Amino acid sequence: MGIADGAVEIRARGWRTLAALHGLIEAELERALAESAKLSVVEYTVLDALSRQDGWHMRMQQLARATALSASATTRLVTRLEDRGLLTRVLCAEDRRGIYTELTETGQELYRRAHPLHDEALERALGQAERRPELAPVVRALQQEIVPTR
Amino acid sequence: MGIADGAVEIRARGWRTLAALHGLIEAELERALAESAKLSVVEYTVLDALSRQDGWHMRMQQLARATALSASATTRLVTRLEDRGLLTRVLCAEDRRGIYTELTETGQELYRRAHPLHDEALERALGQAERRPELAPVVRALQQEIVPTR
DNA sequence: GAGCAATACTTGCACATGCAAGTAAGCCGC
DNA sequence: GCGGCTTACTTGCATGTGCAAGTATTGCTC
Repeated sequence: MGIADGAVEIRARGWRTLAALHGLIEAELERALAESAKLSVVEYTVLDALSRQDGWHMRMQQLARATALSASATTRLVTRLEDRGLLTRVLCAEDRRGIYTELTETGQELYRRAHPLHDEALERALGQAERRPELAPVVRALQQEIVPTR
Repeated sequence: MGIADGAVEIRARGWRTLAALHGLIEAELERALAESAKLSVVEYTVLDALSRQDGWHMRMQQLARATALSASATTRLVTRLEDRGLLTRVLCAEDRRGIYTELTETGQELYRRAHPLHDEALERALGQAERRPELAPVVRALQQEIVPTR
């Protein structure tokens, strides 16, 4: 087994590998972020996306894409973070249907605190994954990945 | 950007890529399986795992690992599938705490029907992903992946 | 073989999510 | 500038999930 399988089998196995790796990393991040900052992975993703955004604001829809969440889940996610004082909703002047979200000072501070812990957890998770023979090749591919320079 | 970033940035970007790819594939499979077989991705994963198992039975805990779900979610997942007549619970004789699950005839039939549709959807999703430059390298790595032969 | 910790599943409860329907604002043709 | 279609967000509702506590069974120690 492992040689003569058709492309279909290879793809299916690849997908199972991907799902396993994703699950492993997410679980580790979830644990680390919950403990250190009372954040879930999606919540961290929001802070991260906002902080990597020029001017630190982003529309709901962009946020929905960045988190791979539905529009309704995004609404409630933003509401949760707003209630905790980590970000604010700002109406956009140009298109009054749209709503920008911006990190507050508190949000930026929490992000700065959570960021290194997130990265450590990610490194740990990838380390664990590399020790599993089925996962190792994908982990290496991920780390080598070069972003197209233009 | 893309060259001089530290290992930390590379890992973080790799993780975002992985998450995006995972989300894309899962969404496509979810759509296809719901339409064709009224199955969610996890539900399909159960049928798939059971059908690839010798003797077609598996303990709850193995199932929990295969689906990356908690024990309680697994209980309810199995209950749902049992209620639909796709599998049955069988007490194990050796260890009476354990419970085996087995595909019923109906379950096997549904799996045979869903299997090719799942694989087509997966191929479609990977095709889409390959057309996105950020995702393409990982997709290729997945498909090339060779399982250790021993 | 009695007691007790560990393991395998189940159940109560709180909560995050998606879908579909609702509201509000832009856009377009006439 | 008035209908009508589209887009951006929000809300009601049903459902799947995790955590913690509960039950049953095993295995270990004395």
